[in-house]
Amino acid sequence: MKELDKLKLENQLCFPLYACSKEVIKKYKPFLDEIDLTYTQYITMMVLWDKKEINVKELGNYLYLDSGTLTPVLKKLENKKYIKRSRSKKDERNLIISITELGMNLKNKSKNIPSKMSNCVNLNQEETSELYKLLYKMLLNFKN
Amino acid sequence: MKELDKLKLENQLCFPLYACSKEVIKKYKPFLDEIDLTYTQYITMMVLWDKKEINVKELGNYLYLDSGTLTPVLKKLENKKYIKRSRSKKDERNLIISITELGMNLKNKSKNIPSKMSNCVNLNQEETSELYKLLYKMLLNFKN
DNA sequence: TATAATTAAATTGTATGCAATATGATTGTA
DNA sequence: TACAATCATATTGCATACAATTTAATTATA
Repeated sequence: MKELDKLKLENQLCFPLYACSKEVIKKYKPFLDEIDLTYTQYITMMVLWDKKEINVKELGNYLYLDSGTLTPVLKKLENKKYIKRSRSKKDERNLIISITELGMNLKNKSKNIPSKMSNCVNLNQEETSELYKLLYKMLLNFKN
Repeated sequence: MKELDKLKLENQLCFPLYACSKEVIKKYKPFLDEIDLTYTQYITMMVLWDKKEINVKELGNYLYLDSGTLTPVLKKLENKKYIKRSRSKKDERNLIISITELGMNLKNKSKNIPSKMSNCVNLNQEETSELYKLLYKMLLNFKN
């Protein structure tokens, strides 16, 4: 490839990554609207459905988000009564996020979303798992 | 996989897509800072380095962005003198974006960015092209 | 033990991104 | 030709993202 062709949009790897990510999230919207969550709120709830209780820092490690993004998201989830926010007794710097019963109930209402989403993606089992593998190889490398 | 395991963060395809996209864009930042562009401004310039002149609607088709996002980005690029914005004489609804000489000069200053970026990605040639292929398969499907 | 360094969240400021709506221009059609 | 429908862009409102800074708590160390 010529040096300056490298600056063409269609020769970038990052661009389809960026565009695909946005388009997938847009596909989620109608499903997430039904349970009145945004995408960021949804992935936050996913961690909490699994962990039940976690502090903001750890949550940010899972989600690749910092407190600047999470603080307002968590306040909104608290307003919706899906989580509680309270300072750790052991170390007052830590804010403990814990899921409420209402928050746990939301998991049941969400259980069909993943399969609805995979129906929107035109990749077969094998392609999906290959894509997954490559994305995590890249992603985990960025952690270091 | 159990029904409810499908709601675990690590079983999602969209999540590594979302996280990876953000992390890659973060990796760009130091390189883009040198030429004082944001990522969105950079991909906009990429289209213009190639097309020289384009209207907002077409530009949005390439970038998967709408006028709500592009209008402010384009105003900023105009302030930096990299582009000109002018209404089409043939159809006054269309805003024609055209690159300036200063904008074209920026291409030269950017020519090393793609290779600097590929050094940040721990995928080999084959993996990169496989990832590229899968992402575009997904992405183009969303167009319909 | 004072206090310097570090840490976790919150805050601030800037830049997207998108849905919904508004505005103005053009096109289709009764 | 009026005027309804459509189209391209701009605007508004809301929700992220993230860098940089601030604040309050904890830890390390002179």
